[in-house]
Amino acid sequence: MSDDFQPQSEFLRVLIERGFVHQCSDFAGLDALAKAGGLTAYIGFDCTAPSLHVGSLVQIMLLRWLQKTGGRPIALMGGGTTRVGDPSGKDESRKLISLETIEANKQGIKRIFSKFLDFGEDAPSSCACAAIMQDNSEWLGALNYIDFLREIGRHFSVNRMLAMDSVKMRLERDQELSFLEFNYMCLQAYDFVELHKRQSCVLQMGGSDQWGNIITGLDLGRRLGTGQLYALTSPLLTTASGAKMGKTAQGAVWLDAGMLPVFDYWQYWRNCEDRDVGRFLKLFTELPLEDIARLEALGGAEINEAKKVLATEATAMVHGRAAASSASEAARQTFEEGALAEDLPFVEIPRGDIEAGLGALAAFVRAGLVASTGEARRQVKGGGLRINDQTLTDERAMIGAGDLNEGSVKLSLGKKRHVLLRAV
RNA sequence: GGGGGAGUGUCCCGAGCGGCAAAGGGGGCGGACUGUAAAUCCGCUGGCUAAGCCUUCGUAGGUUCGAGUCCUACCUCCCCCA
Repeated sequence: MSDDFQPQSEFLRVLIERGFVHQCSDFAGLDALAKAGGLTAYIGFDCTAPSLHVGSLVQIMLLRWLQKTGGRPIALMGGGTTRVGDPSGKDESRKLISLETIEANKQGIKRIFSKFLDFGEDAPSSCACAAIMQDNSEWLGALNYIDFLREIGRHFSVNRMLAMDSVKMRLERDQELSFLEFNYMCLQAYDFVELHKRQSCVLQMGGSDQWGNIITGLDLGRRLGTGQLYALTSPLLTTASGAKMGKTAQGAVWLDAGMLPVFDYWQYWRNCEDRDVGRFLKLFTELPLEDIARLEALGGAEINEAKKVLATEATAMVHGRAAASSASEAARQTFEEGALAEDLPFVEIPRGDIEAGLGALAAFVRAGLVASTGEARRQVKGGGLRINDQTLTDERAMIGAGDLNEGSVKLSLGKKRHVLLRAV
């Protein structure tokens, strides 16, 4: 996508080297701006969930690199646009989300950003490129319909909108596209112009599925006289075997420790496919490229060392170095020594319940490892459950005080999923 | 507005003579093999106080000993005509 373009700016150089770039409206122009310094760019995040997950990590890292290379990142909360719903890349409309939910989600998402970007709250002096958080409900919420149509709407060509991939896909497949959703790109385009006006923002970044929406913003800007605006998109990430990033059977890989234990987050990266290690190290850690090249070159079982580095570095980014180290250590004890690690995910259970004798099947349900006792029974048949590393063979087995090991019982499902039942 | 078709195991797709907890895929989970990888092979993939019981086939009724299967109404979606 970047062909043989040789960036002069650190910003574009880093992005291209690390594999963040899919498309850009004008490499040379953007490069010059970035080189001059003080480049302001934004990425919008919809408030559709109470936290962000790994799927948004590329975008978050884009903003982080922007800041590290001297630019000013804006994280735009889609408090307003989430009320509409982006049809891009989706084959059916999303349900409307209530205002309260959007607001709650927004708060959760803000917390994530504070870990990746410096908003200049601690050191007001460093404010030249302090990150900014904006919420488009601020301006979208106040829009008057007719004014909007007259001032903004007249610049949009329905002919062109119909030709956009996101719209075309729905039309071709005969899938409903409501007028509400059809407006999404107009609002997003307007956001760009508004951020240019308010913050002198000249670049919008996003996933490759956002290209159409972003370009629409560029066009609108030209018509409204913002001066040249720029678009840059990142590749849509999938794992080497084609699965979407950030989704596992247990659910999304959340960036919030309350929604996904740090240990599990670490494990997510540890378990990536061999072929993905190098790519992920470049995107999701800040290790120097030379180090990554070395790790990537490891062959056979040695690649596991690279995966551990990936897991620890990626985890440290979100949850902090200390938490990453203890997750790493817990994994080492669990997988390499078969020992009981204190830092495994745990579920608290009244001591009395254990002393009174707890059905083994029920215990696995309480630990959240299986959904029902029926599933637990099936797992027993398949030899998938273990208590303190002893395979469970009797459905009627009980867990008692004697199974407590430093106050905990270790329950395992398969080789990888472990939960401590902690007596309290 | 008129005519035709479709909604199945709450992950998805998809069979289904009136006896059905319901074929088959995909996905997922577990096991074996490995390196906590990929590929491959095997098993499982409604709930429960479990050889029994309970709840599932768009919704609500009806026929029947018995309904996913037949009848009626309604809802939703798609196609053709206007």
